[in-house]
Amino acid sequence: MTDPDRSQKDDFDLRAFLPFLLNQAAEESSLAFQRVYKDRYGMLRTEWRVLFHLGIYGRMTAKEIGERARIHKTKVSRAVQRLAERRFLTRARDQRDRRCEQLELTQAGRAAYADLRSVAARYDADLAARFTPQEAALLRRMLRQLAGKG
Amino acid sequence: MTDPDRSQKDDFDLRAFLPFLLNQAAEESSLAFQRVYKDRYGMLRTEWRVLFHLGIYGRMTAKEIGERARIHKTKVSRAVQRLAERRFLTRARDQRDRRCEQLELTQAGRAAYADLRSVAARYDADLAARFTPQEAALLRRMLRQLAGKG
DNA sequence: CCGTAATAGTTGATTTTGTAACTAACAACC
DNA sequence: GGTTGTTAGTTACAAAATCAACTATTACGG
Repeated sequence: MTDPDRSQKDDFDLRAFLPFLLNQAAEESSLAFQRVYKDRYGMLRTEWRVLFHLGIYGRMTAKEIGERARIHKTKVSRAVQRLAERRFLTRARDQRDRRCEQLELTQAGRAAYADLRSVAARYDADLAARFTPQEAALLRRMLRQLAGKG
Repeated sequence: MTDPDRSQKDDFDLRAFLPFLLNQAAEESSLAFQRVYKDRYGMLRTEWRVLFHLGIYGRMTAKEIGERARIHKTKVSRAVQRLAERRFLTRARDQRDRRCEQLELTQAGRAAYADLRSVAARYDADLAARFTPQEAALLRRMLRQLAGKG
């Protein structure tokens, strides 16, 4: 049983420490969405991100996805492999530069994206609804500021 | 090369999606602090959290730490093991309930905590300084709201 | 008390991640 | 046009997270 009134020996407030708080909020707020992409499509976190990048921006290379989403190239490589195995995307060697592959969603990939996208939009609206529109907008601005390579 | 003006095929804004944004902000804002506890004490994320809990609240059991920090018991168990090996904490079986162990920081553990605590405080102040005090306070409130089991 | 259920914590098997070394293709310089 | 350096992506191996099964102890119901 947790005792919320336990006397502290020290006054550092872990619950206010931003890296800790951000992690808790990120974890908690990802849970419900995670259940959807995991249970419904057997995807991992990196995989839905790759899927979304291709869904939003259209055809691009693994490198571009990695740069945009700040995902390490090995993670992108493995996510692309799994998505290709499950026929969510196709890989085509770029004839101008045969090191790269142009990735593109298949019909199934676009369908999965459309579905998850609508779930994500609803879910995001639910989260934002906990605040006033002004607060929610400020929250996003502050998070973007913290996320930016600073 | 990332082209920020790439035409979108779809207007979903991944960069505004809260779970994504929160994860990016959490990752980015943990990096610099991570380097300190990792390089200076060879600790992992779960380990500094356990250390901080014992430093702040004093002696407690693995279960209590898990509940407070929302860390799964296997993660706590392994973190405690490593911290005990490195002589940052001691484990003493509770005589009233011999299933539990009362964990307590050693001298070395308290020293490491004191050091990391001051780093954390400075680091947190730096992060908060990107905003006005009002904004920072609001940010913490909003994050706590998102982190809360709801 | 005795059997059953619950709890604290650990261990083992499997998955996922992270790091570094690797292959293949291109670029650029002399 | 061959050597050297760079880039895109993969693979191999080690570190870590996850999940389920396990041990030891306590709590409860009859």
